[in-house]
Amino acid sequence: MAVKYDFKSVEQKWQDYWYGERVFEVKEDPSKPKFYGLIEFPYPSGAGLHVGHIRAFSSMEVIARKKRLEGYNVLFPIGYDAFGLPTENYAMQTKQHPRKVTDENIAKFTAQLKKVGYSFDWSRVVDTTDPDYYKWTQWIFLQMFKRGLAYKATTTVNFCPKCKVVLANEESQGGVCDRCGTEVVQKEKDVWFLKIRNYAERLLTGLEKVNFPERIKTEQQNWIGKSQGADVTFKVKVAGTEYPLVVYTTRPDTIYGATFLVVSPEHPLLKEYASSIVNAEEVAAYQAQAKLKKEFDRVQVNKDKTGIKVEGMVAVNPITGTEIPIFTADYVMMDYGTGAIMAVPAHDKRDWDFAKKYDLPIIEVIKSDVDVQVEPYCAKEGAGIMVNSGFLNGLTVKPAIAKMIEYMEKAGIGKAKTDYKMKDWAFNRQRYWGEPIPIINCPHCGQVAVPESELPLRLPDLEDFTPTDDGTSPLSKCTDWVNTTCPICGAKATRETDTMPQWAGSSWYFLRYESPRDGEHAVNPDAYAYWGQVDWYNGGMEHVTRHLIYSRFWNQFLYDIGAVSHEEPYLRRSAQGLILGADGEKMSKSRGNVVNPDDVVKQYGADVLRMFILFIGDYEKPAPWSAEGIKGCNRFLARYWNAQDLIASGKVDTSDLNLDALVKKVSDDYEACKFNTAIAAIMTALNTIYARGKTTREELNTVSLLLYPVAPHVTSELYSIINNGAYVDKAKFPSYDESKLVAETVEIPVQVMGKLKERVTVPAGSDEAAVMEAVKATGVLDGKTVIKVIYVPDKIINIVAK
RNA sequence: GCGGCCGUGGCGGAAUAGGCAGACGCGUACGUUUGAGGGGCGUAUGGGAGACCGUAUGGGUUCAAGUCCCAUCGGCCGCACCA
Repeated sequence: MAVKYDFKSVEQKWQDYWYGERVFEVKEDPSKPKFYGLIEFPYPSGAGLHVGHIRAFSSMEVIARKKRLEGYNVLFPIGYDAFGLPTENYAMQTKQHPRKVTDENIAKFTAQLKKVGYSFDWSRVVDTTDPDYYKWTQWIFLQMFKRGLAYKATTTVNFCPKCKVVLANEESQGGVCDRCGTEVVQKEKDVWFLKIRNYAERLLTGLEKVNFPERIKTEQQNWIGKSQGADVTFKVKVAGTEYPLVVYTTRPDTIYGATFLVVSPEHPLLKEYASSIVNAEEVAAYQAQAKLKKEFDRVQVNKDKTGIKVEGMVAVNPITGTEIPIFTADYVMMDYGTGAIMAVPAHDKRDWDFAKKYDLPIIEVIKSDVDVQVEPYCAKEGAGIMVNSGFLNGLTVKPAIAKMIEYMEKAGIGKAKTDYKMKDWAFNRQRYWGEPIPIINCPHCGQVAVPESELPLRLPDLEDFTPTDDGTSPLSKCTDWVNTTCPICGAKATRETDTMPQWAGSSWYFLRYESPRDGEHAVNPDAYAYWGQVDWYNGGMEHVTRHLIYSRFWNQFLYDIGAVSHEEPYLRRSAQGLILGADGEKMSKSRGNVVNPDDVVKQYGADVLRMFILFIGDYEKPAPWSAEGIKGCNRFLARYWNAQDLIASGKVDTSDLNLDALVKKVSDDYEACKFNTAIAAIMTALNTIYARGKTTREELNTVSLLLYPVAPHVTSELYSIINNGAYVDKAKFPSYDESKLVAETVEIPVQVMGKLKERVTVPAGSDEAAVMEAVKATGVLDGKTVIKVIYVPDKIINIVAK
C-alpha cells in the first residue's frame, strides 16, 4: 500500500528542486524551438495574491509545462507592475516610503507564487519601479518625444478630485474614476500626450495578423472607432465676412436635408465672433451651463436635447445655397470630428429630436415608408433611394455618398476624411510613485530632453509625497531636484515634475523579459532575434482597451525605430473569466466573499488549488467559487495517488481505455484553453482504471504526464516512485497514433423517424447495408415499410418508415 | 441608442462541422466499510407509474435542432449625445 499522500512535504520537496536547481531558467538555445508564454504581470498590492491571479496564471502554466515536455525552450517569465496609486496611498497612510512597501509586497507575492509551484523563470524578474528598468521606459518616452509623438498641450482633461490626478479616457470610462469610482470632473491643465492616434489605422490593420478572440478584436475596433466621412465647409455670414465653418459628417449624401447647423458650446466660432452674436448673453449663459453639466450630470444618459439659436449669424448650405440657422448645443462634442455638425433631422434621431423641440424644418431626402414629420428614418447604409436631392436623386445611399464627395472635392467645398474616436493618450500624473518624465523646461530652449546619458532620471527621495489639491505634483516640492540647468544652453531651468501613468511600465515589459539585465539596450537584439514575439499572452478582458492597445502601440513605435523587428507584439491572446464569490457576485472585501489562495493551499495543497481553478468551468467565462466543488479535485488526486497500488505484475487487458484518444483529447483541449474538459477526460480515464481494478506502469505514466501540467507536485512524486526515481519533467509528453483513435467496433444509435429506438454494435467502417442487417435483427422495423435510410458512417442511422 | 455574448438537471458545467442531451464534478438518497467520521468504497440520481415529455417562450427549416432561421421574454459585458 502506498503511504498516505502528504501534500505539504511533497510539494515542498519539488518546489525546493525546481527553484533550487533552477529548472525553469532558460537561455537562448538555437538547437531548440522557442516558445514564449506570457501572463500579465501582477500589481503587487498589499492584499497579496487573489484567486483571480491563480486562474489567470494557471492557463499559461499548463501550456508552459506541456511545451517543455514537448521539447520547446520555454520562456515563461514573471515580474511586477509596481508603480501606482494604491501603494502610494498605503505608504502615505502608514507613513512609510513606497519603495519599502513595494519591496515588502513583492516579497510576499514571490513567496505566494512559489507556494503554488508555478514554473516561472525567476532569474528574469522585472520590477517597473527599478531604476534599471524605468531607465528604458524613460528612454522610450524620449524617443517618442524626439519624433514629435510626445507633446504637451493645454486642454480640458478628466480629473479625479479624490485621487487628485489626471485620467486618460481609458481610465475614466463612464465618467467615473477607474480606481475609486468618484465622478470625474473636467479641468484645464497642461497635459503630456502620446500621439496614439497616429497609430490608429495600424492598430486596426494589425489585428488582422494576430490570433485574438473575436470579442477582443471587436472591442478594440470599437474603441478605435474608425468612421469614414467628409469634412464639409459651410460659409457663415457673420460681422460682414464669411467664416468657413467645417463640419464632419459620415453622410454627405444627405446634405440636401441639412436644415440647420449645430456647434459645440466650446466651438471657437462662438468665441471669435462673440461680439457679433445678438443674443450673446443667452449664449454665454448656455455655455456656462454646458460646462457645469459636464461636471455634474455626466451620469444622465439620453437626456433631453437642449440648445440655443445663435442670432446674428447664418450659414449657407454649400450645395443648395439656402441660408440655414446656427445653433449651439451640448449634444455636439468639441473633441470629436470638428465640433460642428450639419443637422439632417429627417434621418438622425438626435437632430430630429432637436428640430421638433425648436420647430425647425424637416426635409426628407431618403425615400421610405415612414413619415419623417412623425419619426426620423435612420437609414442603415444602402437602405433607401435619394429624393429631393438634386443630382443625387434616384441613387441608393452608397453611390450617393461617393458621388457627393467627388462633387465636393471638385468644387472645393469638402473632402473625404477618416476619423477615429480614440483620443491621444494623456500621459502625465501628478503623483510621486511613477517614472519621472525626463524633460527639462528651459526659459530659452523650451522643452528639452534629459540627455540619454543621464538616464535613469531617478525619483528623488521625498519626505512628503502627498498630492496637492490644485493638481501640481508632489515632486514640485523637491526644489533641489526640480532646479537644474538646461542641457542645451546651460541656463537655469526646471524639471518636469509630473510622472508617467502606471500604463507606461507595462507597455513594454514583455520585451524586457527577453534580456532583463542588459545595460546597453531596452531589448538586446540577439535575445530578441531568438525569443521574438510573444507566442501566447493570457490576461484579463478589463485590459483590452487599455494595456493591450497601449502595448501594441509601443511595440509598433519600437518597430518603427528599429528596436524590434515585428510590428505586432503578441501572436495569440486569450482571456480568462472572472472568479466570482460563492454567492455569484464579484469578490470584494465588503461582501465578505473573498477566497484567499493561501488558505486553499494550506487546506488542500497547491495541486488541488491549481486543478480546481481550471476545472471550475469554461475558462473564458466567469465562474463562482465553490468550497464544495474543490473537494472533488481533492478526491480525484487522492485516487490518482492510490492508483499506484493498482499496478499489476502480470498481463493487463487495457483495451477498455483508448490511450491514444485520451492523449489527443487532453492535448487538444489544453491548447484550446478547455482545461475543464481535459481534466474531465483524465477523470474518466481514472474511473475506467478503477472499474477495471488494475493498471500498468505504462498506462499510469501516460496519465501522469497528461496530468503533470495541472498538478505537477503529485505527478512528479508518483512518477518518481514508480520509475525508480526518474524525473517527470525530463520525460516526453505522450504522443498518439492517429490510426488508433477509432475503436474496432462502434455502437450505432438507431433512430426511427428521428427517435432513438435501439443501438447496434458493428465493426467500425461498416457500410449502410451491414448496419441495416443488424438493425433488422433487432426487430424495431417489424411490420414497418422502410421509406428512406440516412446513415452517417460510424455515427448514427435514421430510418424513415411507415 | 449602438456593438458583442448568453439562457441546458437541485448546483458548476459537457455536447468538434445539424447526428445518442445532461460527459466530468458537486450535492442528495440508500447500502457498505470503519472504533469513529464532515473519511473510504458501491449503487442510484432531468421529469413521468407508463407510452412518452424534456435545452427560456412561440413559430419555422430538416430524415434529424441545445446547435440553423424569424419573433418574444430574461440576463451579462463593452462603448455611449461619435455626427
